[in-house]
Amino acid sequence: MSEPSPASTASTAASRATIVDVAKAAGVSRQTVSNALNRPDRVAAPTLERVLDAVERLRFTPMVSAQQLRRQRASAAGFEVNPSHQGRLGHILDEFLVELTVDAPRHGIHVVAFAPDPTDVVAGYRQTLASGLVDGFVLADTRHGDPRPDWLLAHEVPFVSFGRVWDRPELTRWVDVDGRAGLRAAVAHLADRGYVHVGFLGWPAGSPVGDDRRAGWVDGLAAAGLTTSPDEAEEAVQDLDEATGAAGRLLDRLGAVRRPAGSTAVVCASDLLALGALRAVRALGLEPGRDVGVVGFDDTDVAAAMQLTSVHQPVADAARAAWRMLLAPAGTPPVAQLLEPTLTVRASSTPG
Amino acid sequence: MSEPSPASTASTAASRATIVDVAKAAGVSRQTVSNALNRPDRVAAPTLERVLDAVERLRFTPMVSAQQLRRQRASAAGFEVNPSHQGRLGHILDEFLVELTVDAPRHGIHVVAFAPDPTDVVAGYRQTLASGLVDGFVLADTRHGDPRPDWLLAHEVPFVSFGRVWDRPELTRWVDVDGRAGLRAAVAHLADRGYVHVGFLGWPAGSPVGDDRRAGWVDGLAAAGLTTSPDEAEEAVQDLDEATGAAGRLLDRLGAVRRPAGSTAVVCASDLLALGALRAVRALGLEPGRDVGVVGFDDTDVAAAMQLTSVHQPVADAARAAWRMLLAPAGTPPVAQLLEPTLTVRASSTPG
DNA sequence: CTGAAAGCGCTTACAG
DNA sequence: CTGAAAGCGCTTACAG
Repeated sequence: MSEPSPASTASTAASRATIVDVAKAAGVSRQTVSNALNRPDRVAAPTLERVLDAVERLRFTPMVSAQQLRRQRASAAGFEVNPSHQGRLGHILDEFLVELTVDAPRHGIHVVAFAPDPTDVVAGYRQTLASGLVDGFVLADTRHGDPRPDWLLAHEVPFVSFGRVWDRPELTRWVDVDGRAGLRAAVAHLADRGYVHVGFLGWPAGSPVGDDRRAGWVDGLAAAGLTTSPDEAEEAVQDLDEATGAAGRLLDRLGAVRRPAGSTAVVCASDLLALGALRAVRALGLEPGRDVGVVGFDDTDVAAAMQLTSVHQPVADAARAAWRMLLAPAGTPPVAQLLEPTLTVRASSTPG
Repeated sequence: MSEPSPASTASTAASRATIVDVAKAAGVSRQTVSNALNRPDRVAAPTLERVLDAVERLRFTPMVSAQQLRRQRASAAGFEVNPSHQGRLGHILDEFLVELTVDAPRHGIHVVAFAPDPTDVVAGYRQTLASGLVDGFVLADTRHGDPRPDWLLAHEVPFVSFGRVWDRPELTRWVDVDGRAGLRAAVAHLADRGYVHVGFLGWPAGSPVGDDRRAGWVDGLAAAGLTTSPDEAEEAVQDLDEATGAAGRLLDRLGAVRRPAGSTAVVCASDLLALGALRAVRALGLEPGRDVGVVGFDDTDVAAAMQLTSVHQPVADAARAAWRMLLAPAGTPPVAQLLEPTLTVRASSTPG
């Protein structure tokens, strides 16, 4: 990072082979080396072998900046990381970035992380793009009324979103996890385990993600033939005390204390809500799982630590799908993909 | 990412100003533009103003790849992200990457994320460096016997580590959080709150981080003048059930059930261990905080969710220190910095 | 199938 | 204080 010392310059210079060095070593011109690497079909087999041999011997690695300059392409995607780790999404997105990074080399691209400008939502995107550091973006955490998709669309910047672009689902490429299917599976699992009264603890109506998950619960009740009324739901914001209170009311309405052990359960829109449910269960002198089933969403560290059964997002699959969509040939119409979550089963849904 | 469509190429080309465009607009040569931007002191004031004005008007942003190529410097640091999020460090490192990214623009640099090659620990470093994508690295999670510091040292690659380089502390630049001071503060806080019997729940001896934290507990006992014996400790690996068992034994030895409420406490080397302690406390029919104080380490989501007092690492400070060290002029001798953690106080250390 | 030429967008000594 | 020249390391039409 700092100016290299003379000694280190020398050693670096000595160890770095350029395409010209390879050309000399192989006895060809430098564009034949380039062809051998980028269009091997245009090079005669014996020549190819000689070149590749020299590449190997000299440990030649093309300088990315030179390629970028010449190709007028960064072969990189930007990913905005957000310092405010509030609630639900934080760690999922960290994990998503990791999986994106893991899968990038397969496509000959790399990931540039950048932070948002607090005063201008699109500034980081504009800047990163204008400097030629990236030629596209992977978006995440798209909110309702998010200005980023519109800006990117207007400037014809390639991007893909992890999480539905609720405002413009048909104009953009996105991959999302099917929360509705996740809740459906959670209810099916609970019914399978013998719980018959399955309530729902969600967020206040109006958030697309939350409403979607609630719909999954309703689906699940119907599919499992449970008699629970689709009104047996309570709401709380993403706060432990609120969640605990709401869960208490829900358990009351479900009649958890007077029903047989292992017949009542609560599915939740998040692990934090589920944590509130666990507390409310214990506050009634009951044991999660044995007496009352509880299922969360996101399979966070908290879920693992608390032995909480939770809906798990296939983050690595989402990352792979994101690359595929972003790298699709130009002119490909926008596509969307909904991924099926899985259920990580733990003690909180084990009756008896 | 994909080949831009003709339309988008046109619009992009139209919107991207180069240094030559700026030069024309300002009526100077292109190297005067460059000087105005990079060495403003060498440019006459009126010229400077004219140039800067044109830069503004044309929204000129230098193309990073051209600068990199010409300067033979990437002005970027690599950061290895790890898909295996096992245990303690995972989220702290995610957060660290974010803070690194937030602070990077201030130094005119950017962060390139890369994933490890499962078969070769240094391959990712070698590759990222050889391609000229970065000219240095920020290391994290350095293990005992870690080959990376040696490799980087041998190749004279600038790097800084978040977390002590235990094998070569004197040869490298690192910033770390003083876990020993954190535990000391935790004990002081508990003593201040009136807890007088303060045991320790840690990892099996031999891990440098764990031993360091234990030493902090011993320090704290002495400093607070507590009569707890420095033998009142138990060990468990990073596993909830084990931790719960060990915590139970520790509470037993401390005589938690027969002592007055609010006189016994347990400080732990991690939040997971502390979670085990919370469970063990409840298993005895006692209430964390009111009856038995519990303090964890790392201030994870789990701590927040469980109302667990926990030692908090100043991650943003660590990131800033890392940049400062990495960007120090060449020839600067290796430096190290130990950051003071803080305590996030919650209900688990509130007696009465 | 191979190579001579041009050029991507910058910066850096170096003359003037 | 400013500008003409050279060049960083590649790739891409284009001749031969």
